[in-house]
Amino acid sequence: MMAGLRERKKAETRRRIAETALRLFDARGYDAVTVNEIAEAAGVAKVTLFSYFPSKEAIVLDGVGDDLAGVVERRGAGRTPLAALRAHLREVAARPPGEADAGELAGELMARVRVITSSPALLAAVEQANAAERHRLAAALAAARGAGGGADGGAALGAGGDDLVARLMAAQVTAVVGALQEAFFLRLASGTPMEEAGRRLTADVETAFDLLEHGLAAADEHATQQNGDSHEDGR
Amino acid sequence: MMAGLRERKKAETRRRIAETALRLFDARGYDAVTVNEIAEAAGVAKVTLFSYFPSKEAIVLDGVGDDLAGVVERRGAGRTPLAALRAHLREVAARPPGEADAGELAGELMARVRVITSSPALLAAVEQANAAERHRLAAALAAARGAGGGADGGAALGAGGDDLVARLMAAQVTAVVGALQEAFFLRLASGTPMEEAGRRLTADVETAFDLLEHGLAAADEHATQQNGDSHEDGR
DNA sequence: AGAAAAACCATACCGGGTTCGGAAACGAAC
DNA sequence: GTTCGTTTCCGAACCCGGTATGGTTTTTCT
Repeated sequence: MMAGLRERKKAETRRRIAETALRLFDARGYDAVTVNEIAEAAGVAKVTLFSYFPSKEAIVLDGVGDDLAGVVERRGAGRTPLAALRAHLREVAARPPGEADAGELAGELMARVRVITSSPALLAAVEQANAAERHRLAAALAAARGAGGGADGGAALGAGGDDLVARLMAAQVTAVVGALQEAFFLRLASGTPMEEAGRRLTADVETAFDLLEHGLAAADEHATQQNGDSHEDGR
Repeated sequence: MMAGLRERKKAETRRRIAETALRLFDARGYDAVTVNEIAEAAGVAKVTLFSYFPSKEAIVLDGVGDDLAGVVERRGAGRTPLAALRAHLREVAARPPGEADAGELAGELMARVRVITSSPALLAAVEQANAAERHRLAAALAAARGAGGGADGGAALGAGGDDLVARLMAAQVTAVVGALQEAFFLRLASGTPMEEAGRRLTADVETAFDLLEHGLAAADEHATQQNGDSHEDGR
């Protein structure tokens, strides 16, 4: 494989920066730590730090997120996008966390969760990443729908907008994935042990996709009002 | 009414800042205009500008967004949250734009749309606002569900998570509203006349809520694969 | 060994946003 | 109309994240 001293050093420096930053963030809060401090503590110059990570946020969020668009594009023949996504999410939920990026320790992951959940700026950044993923997913879904079975009944919906349906599907799917992430993180941050949280996540995936596939109507109608009981739906 | 000179001046200054900024952004692009320039052109100091608007983005995005959580909270008796939201969105779509904030000219609104859609930073900020709205909506939905008809069949879903279902509903609804906004803006920005865009939006609302209520399964199954035609769903 | 390439760094700079102490404008009272 | 408290405004300095510049060290190839 020929490791190559250069690349080894690079990898090590990158790791050192991320680790140092995480430690500082966890100890003193994300906003209270400046990039200068991180750079100094990690033994590099600020400009070098920014050659490894494009922004302060990226130091923490490196590798967070999921390639949903890729899942749709690489799905097996005869498989619907939604089914492929569901299967993928099942896998992700089932996979014991900690092996995300080769040698990630459980403690490090917990620290990351702690730091992220306690910083509005980082939560916003996660939101941003989700939005970006959503756009990619919308494109992938539009392609899948376009190259699909052909001009069948579904065209009644799809023909109208630019590709509104693809966008709506993408929006709902990424929203759901985001909510799952959020729920998982919040549980972890509030003390739920990892194993328990993982089990809950697995169940949540099913709940979420059932809701996605079969609609909100069922979940909605039992919450008509605090006193009224007659439910005339407004359609 | 008692105008009061002081408040009149304040309102006028605020308006002047916003107008000046919008004009500059539209002419030269959001990123190419500094807040110093805006302040100078508007005849105020930078610090004063930031006393009127909390950030550069807020100058453009002032008043953008919709109080979805309030709609749920203020819905009439015997009305399901989803129905209330649908009705509200129908109203918004039907209302001729331009009367959003008392004296907004149609040209100004178009300029705003142009500026927002052509700036990644502003689109990101819109995303952020949507996220904030989503959290409020989730809380409102959770309250509605909690105080709802009581312990019926739906508890099978709701009892498990913290309030996962409320979060999922909120996520999907705001995602859909965001997608509608986005589609509307993009059409406007790409030259579609206002009236036409409004009509399309009205139709889109129905499409979107049908999808929300009845699920993605119907829209999904006709896009099985680019070559395969047998569609066995993977559930 | 020596040269090309790549990584690193110090420094200065930019723009968004805040802090601070004082000056000016307003409103009300006399 | 003068006084006086309050609100608004402002200039200047500052902080922080991020970028541009140009030179120095380190690694790799020959």
